[in-house]
Amino acid sequence: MPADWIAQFPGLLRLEPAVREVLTRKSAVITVPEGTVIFGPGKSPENLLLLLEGRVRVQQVSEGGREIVLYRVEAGQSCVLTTACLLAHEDYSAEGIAETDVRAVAIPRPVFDDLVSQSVMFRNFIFTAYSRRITDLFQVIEDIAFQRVDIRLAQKLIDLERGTGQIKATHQQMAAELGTAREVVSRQLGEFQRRGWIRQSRGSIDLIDLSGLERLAALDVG
Amino acid sequence: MPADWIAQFPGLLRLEPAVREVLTRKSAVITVPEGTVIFGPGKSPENLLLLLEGRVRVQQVSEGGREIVLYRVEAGQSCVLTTACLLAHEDYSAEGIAETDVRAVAIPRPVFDDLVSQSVMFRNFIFTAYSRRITDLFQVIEDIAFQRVDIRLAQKLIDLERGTGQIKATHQQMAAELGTAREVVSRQLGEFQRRGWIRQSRGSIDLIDLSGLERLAALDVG
DNA sequence: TCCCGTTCAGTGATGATGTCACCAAGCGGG
DNA sequence: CCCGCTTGGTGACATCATCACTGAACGGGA
Repeated sequence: MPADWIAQFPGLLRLEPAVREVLTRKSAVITVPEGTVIFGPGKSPENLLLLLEGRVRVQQVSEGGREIVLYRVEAGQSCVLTTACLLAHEDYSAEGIAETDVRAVAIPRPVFDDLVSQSVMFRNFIFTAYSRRITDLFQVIEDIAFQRVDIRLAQKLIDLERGTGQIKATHQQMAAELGTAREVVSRQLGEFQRRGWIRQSRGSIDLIDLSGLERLAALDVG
Repeated sequence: MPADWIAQFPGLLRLEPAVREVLTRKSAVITVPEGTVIFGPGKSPENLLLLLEGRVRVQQVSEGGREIVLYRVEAGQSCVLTTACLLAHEDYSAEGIAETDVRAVAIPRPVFDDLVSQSVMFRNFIFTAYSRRITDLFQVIEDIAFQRVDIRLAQKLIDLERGTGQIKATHQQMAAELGTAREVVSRQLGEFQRRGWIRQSRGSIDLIDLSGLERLAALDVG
């Protein structure tokens, strides 16, 4: 009964039956513990991952040791950059980290190649996923270049709060989310706290007035 | 004798003969005049372009009307983002503009699909090109987030000077290259001029001491 | 339990960059 | 030659980055 994970990927639902059979037979469901570096400089992945549960954070690490979060791969999405990473032999400076325990379908490179070759639907699935990521990157570029940090911080807080009303992250980690400096985050969060939108404690942030943050976040463009 | 453009694309040289035949027979060499918008919001391209001559500038246009140059496609490269653009039906906010007159091989979407399906080499070619572009985007993000503008401007000047020692661009256009404001470019260029590295005139910049710019550009990271 | 080293957060000073408002110079078309 | 548009220059100020330093919070031995 391992086959039914396909239902979690709308783009694969209409897969040709023969292809579908190959996909389910030649791939494996794996689990990866939280914190694992899935790919990174000098660590090419051997598989394309389709996430069933959990979350992968993809971030850029610069030579100066600074980090910036590029995007996250959520359950139901695929980690397509690994495919480009598989084929191009330049080293990526980006790395993917399991942000939670992850359960995923692992498609070995030869099988991936086979599927791309044989199935129009699978090709669509892959190229659509690419498109999605590239759009994400465009958005990151636009935000960093043109958006005020207070607005971006408010947006990020809303984005990272997953129903819990709380975010477990240090100021340093929030700075990496935005590609800015820790001090900037500290000061902005201080301001948010003065306005009664959040409450801070070491290593976590409680959101107590989401609507205030949302008003700021909505200012968006200039 | 139209077939020999393949020699300009190292990644296609070892193409399987049958595939090579399909590629040359079903694609067309087209020319596009300078200034043409090749793809953009609301304008999906019908073809994948492989550039034989000329240059395409790909830039992001934000809602606030601001622009930022993402990368350039040069002769011998392919404009792969158009493939993602072809398949994914979200509108891109990026646009591609012919920066010079362009001569290119146009591969219609069905032929592209066919080639991806049939040829390992062609798949490699495409995914490698993707990888290259994504790496470019990572670099743009890192530069915008962490690099000083004077250094980036010096690098860009060196990059855009193509043997002529001169760059035809307004300060506004240079600002778009870096994702910064015109005033910042004006002031930095003023400083470069005071140092004797460049001479400015309306709409163009003469580089008269490349080594000075290179020293600054080499400071790179922090 | 108490040290004690480490991580995390707060803050002032200062430099770099972005924004706004405005002016002047250059260029081209009537 | 005049006029309007584009381009570039500049001061004032806001925002953001960096540096240097402080103290608080936490956790792991002794």
